[in-house]
Amino acid sequence: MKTPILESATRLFARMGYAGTSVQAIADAVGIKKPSLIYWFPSKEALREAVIDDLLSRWNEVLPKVMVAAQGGQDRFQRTLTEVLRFFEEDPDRARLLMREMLDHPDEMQRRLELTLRPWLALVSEYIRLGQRQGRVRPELDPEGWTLNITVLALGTIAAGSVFDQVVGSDGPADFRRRQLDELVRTAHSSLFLDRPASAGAPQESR
Amino acid sequence: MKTPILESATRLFARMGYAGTSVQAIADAVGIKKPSLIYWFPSKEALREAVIDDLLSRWNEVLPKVMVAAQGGQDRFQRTLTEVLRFFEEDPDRARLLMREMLDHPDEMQRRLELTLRPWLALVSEYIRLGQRQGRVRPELDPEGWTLNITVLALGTIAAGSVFDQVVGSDGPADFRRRQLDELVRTAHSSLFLDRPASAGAPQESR
DNA sequence: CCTACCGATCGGTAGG
DNA sequence: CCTACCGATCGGTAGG
Repeated sequence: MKTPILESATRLFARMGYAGTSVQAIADAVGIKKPSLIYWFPSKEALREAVIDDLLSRWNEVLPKVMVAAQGGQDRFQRTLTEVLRFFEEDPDRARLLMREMLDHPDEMQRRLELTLRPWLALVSEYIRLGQRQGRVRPELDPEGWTLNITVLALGTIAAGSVFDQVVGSDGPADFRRRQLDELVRTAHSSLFLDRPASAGAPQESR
Repeated sequence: MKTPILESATRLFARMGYAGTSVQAIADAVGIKKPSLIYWFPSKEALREAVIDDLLSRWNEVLPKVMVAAQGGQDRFQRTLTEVLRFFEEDPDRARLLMREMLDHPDEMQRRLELTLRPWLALVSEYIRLGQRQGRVRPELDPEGWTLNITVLALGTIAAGSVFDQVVGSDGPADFRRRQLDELVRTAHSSLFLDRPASAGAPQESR
């Protein structure tokens, strides 16, 4: 979030939604008057576009990191997933905002995600297909389907926040989100790789 | 959706959001005047509550079906997941509405989901633990975490609709959502069960 | 970046 | 279920 206006707008749009946030509310959060805000951003709609431009450009900053993570062979999976999770955990408002934009403007988001996600998805899928040729990744897996599913799962889990914290019984009243995210990593791992031939006692990789 | 009012309100709240839907817009969709709508539902807020009451009560109608599906041993997994997917696919607005409510009113939804989901989650988790004792389900899997993750994934994928359709490259311009949902089932299956000992050639179960 | 202001729409009421 | 109406708030402009 570069400017204070963009910062407040992002936070409010993510938490209250675009229609649920008035220009007045953003101005109040920033500490200026409404017409002053309209001076910097000519309309509420322009502010919305700036907010999601900012969000998607930050996703694009993550891409290079993932590319770098493409060096080592085996932990490429771990590093990529970690990067995606970090992106949303670093600021859960990103997940909320993306989810809201997909709901509010599906057609626009379809266009924007095509540009933003396609190169990344193609790269990750290529690695997965390589793993399939090497016999390490499950052959029946759909690389694009799997990758987007894990991404949607990360997005949804983090956007949902603590809504599920009380759904589990008496055993774990504490931070259930951590459990969900740990299980996400385990699910991603075990649904991606073929189990090892049976040499060791099927231990799990370190996280 | 019993009444026409509830039907239109559900549709509009799901697609435009609560704040993005005016009472006037709902009245127009129904074909009555605004004060007439306020006669049946004393406030917009009352209408929202009725809409999500209706949605969650329909989820509760699914519960018995899942209980019944608890007869056969092996395909219990398949039937339960199919039921959850059917619930959202039958009317994608359910997924959108739930997602929006989790974003708009996280505290209220936390309370409501505790009541609605807890018995269902406890039952499914119990079956999973049984499978773990029988050595069919992966021992390191977190039953509650896994179940909620798969549910969130179904919710998110269906709420997202066709936003990802253009993200895949040239190969499949057609219905990518189907691929995503098929891969969801495969991911759920392979992350839940231990792979078979190695007798057959690791075929996949029929769907 | 501000004060002053505008037409349109908001959720909701009065009264029948 | 309607007509008529209300105060409050909406996004945005004029003019400095």
